[in-house]
Amino acid sequence: MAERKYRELIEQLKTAGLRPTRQRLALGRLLYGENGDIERHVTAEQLHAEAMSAGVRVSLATVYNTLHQFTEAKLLREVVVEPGRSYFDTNVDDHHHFYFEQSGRLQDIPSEELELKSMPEPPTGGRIRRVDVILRVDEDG
Amino acid sequence: MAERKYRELIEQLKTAGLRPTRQRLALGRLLYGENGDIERHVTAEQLHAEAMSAGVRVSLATVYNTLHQFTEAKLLREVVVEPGRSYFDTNVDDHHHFYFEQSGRLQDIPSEELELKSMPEPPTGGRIRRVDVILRVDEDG
DNA sequence: TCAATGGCCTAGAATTTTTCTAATTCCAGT
DNA sequence: ACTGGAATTAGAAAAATTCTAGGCCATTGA
Repeated sequence: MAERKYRELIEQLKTAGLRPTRQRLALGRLLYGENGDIERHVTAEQLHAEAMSAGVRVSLATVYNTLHQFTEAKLLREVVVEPGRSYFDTNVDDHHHFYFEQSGRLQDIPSEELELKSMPEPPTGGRIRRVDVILRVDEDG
Repeated sequence: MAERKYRELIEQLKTAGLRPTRQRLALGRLLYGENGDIERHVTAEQLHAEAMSAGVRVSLATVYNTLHQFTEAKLLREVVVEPGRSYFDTNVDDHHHFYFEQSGRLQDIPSEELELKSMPEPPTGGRIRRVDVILRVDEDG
């Protein structure tokens, strides 16, 4: 990971009130590092496995905690596609997703490519915090 | 539940290749019965509790199995709102949802009230099996 | 600089949600 | 009714997620 990105991550953590601990930096590096430009959709399990093979000793629980803290801090976005399968997306800009049911793969749809004609008002008067659109794609059958 | 609806349920089960067993009929009655017109969004846990207080002896596992079979048979639709929280919706027509994060409540949005401007093609060439839109509403904060 | 303090962080344990599979039940065809 | 065999049920196991006690690490004051 570029030195600049690394410093950036530390700053983002601090801003979010999260100490830049060894574990968080290691996971952050795995998430955004090396090829930090490409969109990533990882499960907690996958990231934990990555950490293991990278020689980073963290428990799965810490991976979950960290992913949720990152999500809270708007460094990640959580996408729930199926019961018992949620992904964390390194792309936090407004966008949507294709979900390929057979392979379990997720792919971003830029917000320009999928817009809503109109947005209904919440009946109870709250405000809409987020719009999640998932296009479920059947690749074979 | 009206006698007509009951017979209808039996027919739907048979058509789906599901035997009209005591448990399935009981759960079907709980889902569609009495006030079978109003939209319902139940979790497996909730339905199990209902069955219990109605004196129907089924295990939670059977409730899960039955809900998934009903979903497979297009008698229900599953909506995943959070990791570890999925609802089964008695409304199987095209429509979308408001999700109220504080209360955990789900509410239907008729498809006329929320339409997409355009539908992007799946890059891998499969076909879009379903479009899920969830508007996440924050009621207070 | 060093020790004490207190809040934050970690990960084992527990919980919750979901699925699997052996045993049972049920139905169709005698 | 009885039997064969597939379908169904639910206890047990697995998978996913969360909780919390204990440990660690900054910060402060000496």
